[in-house]
Amino acid sequence: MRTELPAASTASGPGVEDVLGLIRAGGGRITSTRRVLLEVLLGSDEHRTAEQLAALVQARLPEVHLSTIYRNLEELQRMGVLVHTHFGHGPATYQPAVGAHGHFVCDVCAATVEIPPELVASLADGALASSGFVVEPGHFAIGGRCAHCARA
Amino acid sequence: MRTELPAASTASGPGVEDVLGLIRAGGGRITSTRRVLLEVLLGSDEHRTAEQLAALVQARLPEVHLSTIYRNLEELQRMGVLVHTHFGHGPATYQPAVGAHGHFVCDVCAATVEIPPELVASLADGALASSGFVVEPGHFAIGGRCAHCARA
DNA sequence: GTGCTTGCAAACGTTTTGCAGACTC
DNA sequence: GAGTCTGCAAAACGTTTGCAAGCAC
Repeated sequence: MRTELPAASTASGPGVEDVLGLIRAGGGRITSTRRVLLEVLLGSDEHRTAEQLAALVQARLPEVHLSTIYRNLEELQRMGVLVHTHFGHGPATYQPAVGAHGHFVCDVCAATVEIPPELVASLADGALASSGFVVEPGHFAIGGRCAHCARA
Repeated sequence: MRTELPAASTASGPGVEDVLGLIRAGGGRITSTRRVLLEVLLGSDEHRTAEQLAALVQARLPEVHLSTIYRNLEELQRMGVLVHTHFGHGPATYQPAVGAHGHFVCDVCAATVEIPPELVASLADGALASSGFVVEPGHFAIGGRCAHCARA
């Protein structure tokens, strides 16, 4: 929104009230949509599409519109609370920024595998050394074939 | 289409006539659209969007429709002549399969950097060893910040 | 002539935008 | 009351599909 999350957040990430405080501090308003969206979003590390998030929020607030979800997701990403990832050709998925990690996604069966942190680290080190590029592996999944589909 | 490109193609990749021959061998017809599209596509290693390719073909065959381009691109990918890559949020880009490589793409300025082959290889080795995953790094670019934007 | 290929138009799924009214502060 | 946020509708975007006419073989 208008403020960034301080680096001093706890390792498990900010809570709902922390983020609401940030929103208020930045001149934003605390609405029930925002509170419920944050509860849904920060309550799990799962990747969810905007539509899934809308459904979860609508379970409690049926009037909430998908476009409102998109607008809030965008703000929360600007604040650094969330990140989104593209898996294959489907919709983007959203997750808390804390604990974000890289993924392999199978082009055949769409299975996802978390990339081991040491692999991410060596890729990031190599990228920095060779071209000065700072890798942020969370944003795009890396395609290929999972062990099962590669055998077939 | 209905046939796969033999592994014996030259290192610089098949020429227009080679691919047309394959199409014919698979029961397909040789149309002027296909010939021009292949000339445009195989004449350079650049990444081009379907729309750019359509414009290039239309310079010579003004009647060609974008959906025809998409249909032909799909067939050429099935034959293994082409691959497509997703950079950021925009449209997919297409390029000859020969010489395909991984890319870093800057989330800020959209610059792209070719990933050094040895980095790709070590990522692929690590993926295979840790999870049996066979990486195909061409399909998705890896996000981050280029050297210039990372400094800012 | 058979049947693959094309142009066109229309639909698709995801995401964005313009607007007037509703709400938070 | 000022200014932010929302629901709704509509558009934007890249891509896919159905169909009848057209073309390669």
